Amino acid sequence: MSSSLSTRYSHKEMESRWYAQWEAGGYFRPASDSKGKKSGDRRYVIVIPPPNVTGILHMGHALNNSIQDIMIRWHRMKGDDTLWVPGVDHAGIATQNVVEKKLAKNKQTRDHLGRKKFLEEVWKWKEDHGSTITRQLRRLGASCDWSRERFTMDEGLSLAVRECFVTLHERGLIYRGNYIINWCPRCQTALSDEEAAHKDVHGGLYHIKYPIAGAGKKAERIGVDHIVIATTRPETMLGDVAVAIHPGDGRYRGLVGKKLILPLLEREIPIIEDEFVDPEFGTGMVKVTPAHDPNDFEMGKRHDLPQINVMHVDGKINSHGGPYSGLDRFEARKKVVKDLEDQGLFIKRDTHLHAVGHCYRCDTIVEPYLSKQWFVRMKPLAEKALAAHRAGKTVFYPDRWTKVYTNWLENIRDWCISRQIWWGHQIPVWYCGQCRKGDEDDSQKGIVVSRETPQKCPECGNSELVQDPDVLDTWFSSWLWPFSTLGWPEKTEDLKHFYPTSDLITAPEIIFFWVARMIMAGLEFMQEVPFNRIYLHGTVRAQSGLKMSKSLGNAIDPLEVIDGVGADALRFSLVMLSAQDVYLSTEKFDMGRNFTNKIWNASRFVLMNLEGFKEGATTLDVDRDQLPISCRWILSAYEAKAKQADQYLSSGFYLAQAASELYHFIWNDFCDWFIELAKPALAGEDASEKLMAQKVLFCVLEKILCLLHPFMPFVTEEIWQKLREMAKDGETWPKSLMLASWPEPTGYRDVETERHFMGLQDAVGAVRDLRAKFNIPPSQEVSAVLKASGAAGEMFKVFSPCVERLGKVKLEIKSDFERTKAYVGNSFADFEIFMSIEGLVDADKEKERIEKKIQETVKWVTVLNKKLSNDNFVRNAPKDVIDKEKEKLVEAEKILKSYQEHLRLI
RNA sequence: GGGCGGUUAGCUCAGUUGGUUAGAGCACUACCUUGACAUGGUAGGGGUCACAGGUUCGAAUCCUGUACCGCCCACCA
Repeated sequence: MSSSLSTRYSHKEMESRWYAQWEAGGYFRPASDSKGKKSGDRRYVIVIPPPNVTGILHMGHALNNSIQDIMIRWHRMKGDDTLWVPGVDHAGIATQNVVEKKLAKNKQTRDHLGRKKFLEEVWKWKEDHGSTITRQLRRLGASCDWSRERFTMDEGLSLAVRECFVTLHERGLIYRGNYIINWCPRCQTALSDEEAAHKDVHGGLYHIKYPIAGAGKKAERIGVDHIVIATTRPETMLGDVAVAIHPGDGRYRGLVGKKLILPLLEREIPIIEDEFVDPEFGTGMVKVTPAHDPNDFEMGKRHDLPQINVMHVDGKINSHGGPYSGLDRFEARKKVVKDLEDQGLFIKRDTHLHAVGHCYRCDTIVEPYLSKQWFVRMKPLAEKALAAHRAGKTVFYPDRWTKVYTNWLENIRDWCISRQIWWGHQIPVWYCGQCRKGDEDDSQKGIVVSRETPQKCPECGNSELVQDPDVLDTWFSSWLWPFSTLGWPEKTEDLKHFYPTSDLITAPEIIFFWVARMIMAGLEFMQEVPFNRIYLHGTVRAQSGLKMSKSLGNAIDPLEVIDGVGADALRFSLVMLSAQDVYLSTEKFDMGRNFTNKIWNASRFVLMNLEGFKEGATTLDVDRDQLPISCRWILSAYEAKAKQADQYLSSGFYLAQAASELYHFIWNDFCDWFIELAKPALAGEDASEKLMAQKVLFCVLEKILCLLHPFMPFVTEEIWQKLREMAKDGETWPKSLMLASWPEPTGYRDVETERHFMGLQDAVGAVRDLRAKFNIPPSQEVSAVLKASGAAGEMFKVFSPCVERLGKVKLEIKSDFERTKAYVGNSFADFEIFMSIEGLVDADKEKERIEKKIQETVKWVTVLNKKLSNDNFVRNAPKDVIDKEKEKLVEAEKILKSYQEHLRLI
């Protein structure tokens, strides 16, 4: 292998090569695993938010997994016992839809095949396509422990689901009953409240006359022969069993107890009173349809009204709908309205904006539908989660999500967990054909809830047992994920060592679906929260502001981006943008691409200049005082930025800020300034000067690669390996940068040098500025006078070669110099620089500004002095507050002095 | 109806505890085909930090209110 880098950065081959080597080396597995014992006090464990098995990697995944991989790689380098468990969920409804669609191409349906055959088809599909997304995660560079990969339909996880269901049932937290649930007529299954996404729809508010029964004399007495109700779903009137008014509504006094004739079906229904009715809305009269509206359902129970279900599972009207039977719900709506019109009972249709539930898988409008389903009683679970929150066990980043989370828990409703599909965990409940008279039987008799498949009915001994055909909500397996993936309900070593995990990193969209439920399950089954910190990163959106999705056609495929600019560029760009929601367009990846290229070329330069260099070491063995200012400065700047980046990562998921810190250090400090300043030494005659520059370049580059590795694993590994070959002690280095140690503080921080260097930068900038302003070609050497006295003067005597080189200028340093009209110049805090060309410098404006600032600062100093000489304050304030005030005073005086100095120079 | 977030350069956005001249990337202008890099370099133009009040010696930053945009939650038919 050559120790130099090719002129162009090509990522493709490199990415697959390194990924394969890392995985083969077993570097993704936790350290405790390979040593055969559970070790290390410091663990870092995360579980992947399981992507949908039907899914392909989209930008949301790319961002989420980039962040996770950064955290994992960072902790691994810090020496933590690190575990990242990958896996996918079976996505019951989505997967079944995909397979059904495939069957439909061959004119087949699942009913033709039968349950067993159909499930075989799904498993076959899973074998063929189910690993797409995990393959794609590998391309992103995700360093998951693939040997622990899990699938929610695995044997172990299925066992966990059964254990969970049966245990909850034993604890009285699972029940079955007839309730209004969200029903998707297209998927033909029940949905949970979270799966019915409310969207605002401009619908109609239809006003309909209901005639009062036996009009005639009664009508005369009341003065009306009909009442008017308003509804958004006229077709549901077929299931009306009453009309309700508010008890205090004076307008309808005397009507209560009267009967109405339900139009179209000519059924007699009563007028009732109920507190629920809002007299202000519509006409103040509500039709009551207990089988098709959750409020009406409750009202029906209060008044002991019948429930008339008028719809089939596919959304078509059933035989209760009389003449409308067989029509789809929306066709029925049209026909109902038309018939009412014909009978003179239709008054008007107002447009009305209201929220309508849509199936989150197929976007069909869901129907509130009465059916028999299994539910989890959530309140007791939520209370435990709230208690854990009060105990400070769940911390959200950013903090604002805490309230969203607790609000939801405080208003939690029971969770409908049964789904009328086939792909999923079949409910572990069996019904005895002997003891029960069929599904209408509401007794508990002959219902067997069991971990093991029962052979016979425990009550009558009959073997005629039929398992509940429904399966469980996919989230009913996902909510066990943090411990089911570690082996639960078995008491495994993994579970003992790795639970609870450290962080959960996910998108805010699934805070209710998944995050909250995992916490509840963790507390219920493990008696401990599943993770301590929860980081909810931004949502990836298209430039338009809409959520990126394939169906909207506004998605950017991360795989295409990886093909084009590489996984490193993709990761870095995404993370740089992730301080809030990420609005993407393809150009945004240029930043990452350009940066990768910059690193590549800077490294190429360093390596070229290190030919034959066999001195490299991870620690600098040069006495700091012997180093030239540029070296002292870059080492110090490195120290400052590394510390800052580390703090950003440690203190609460400030990944974007950490990335930005590194970006600017590398590009501006290392490349633009340090490399430029190192060039003369590298090209010069002085061997020891050259060696020093080489050592510093080598050392800083090596550390940069370490810091950057979590963000851009591939390029950094490639370059680092070259350094490893070059280093004298290279054999003692780890085999991969992945296993290298996160850099410790070097102790090279030198604030004074940094300050001096800023002066140097200002001087060079000033010369370049004057050059540009007066159109002096870069090739032309110019001369300038640098006026500085005291410490600054001494300083510039040392720096002048640097300034002269970078500014292409011949400097004359003077402690005293009067500028005449023949000179132009730039002024700084402790020096001025002049060139003998006519021009302009606007001193008046600057003077005014500084004078104002001085006034302010003088006041500030006065205030602080007053405060600190106030006995009361000094006696009573806490010590750290006083210290802080004192520090402020020092700072204020410093600032004031620098202003005054500046003013004097103007 | 409730809650949350945003409003900073032409565009996309940083700006953690109030403090020296509000930053970056892209775009723009001028110059530079300098042996790491044109996916580059140097310099420059461009901002009353949405608006109105308030607190402070000092506010993009803290408080109050307004406007507009976005998101989430919600059983008024």
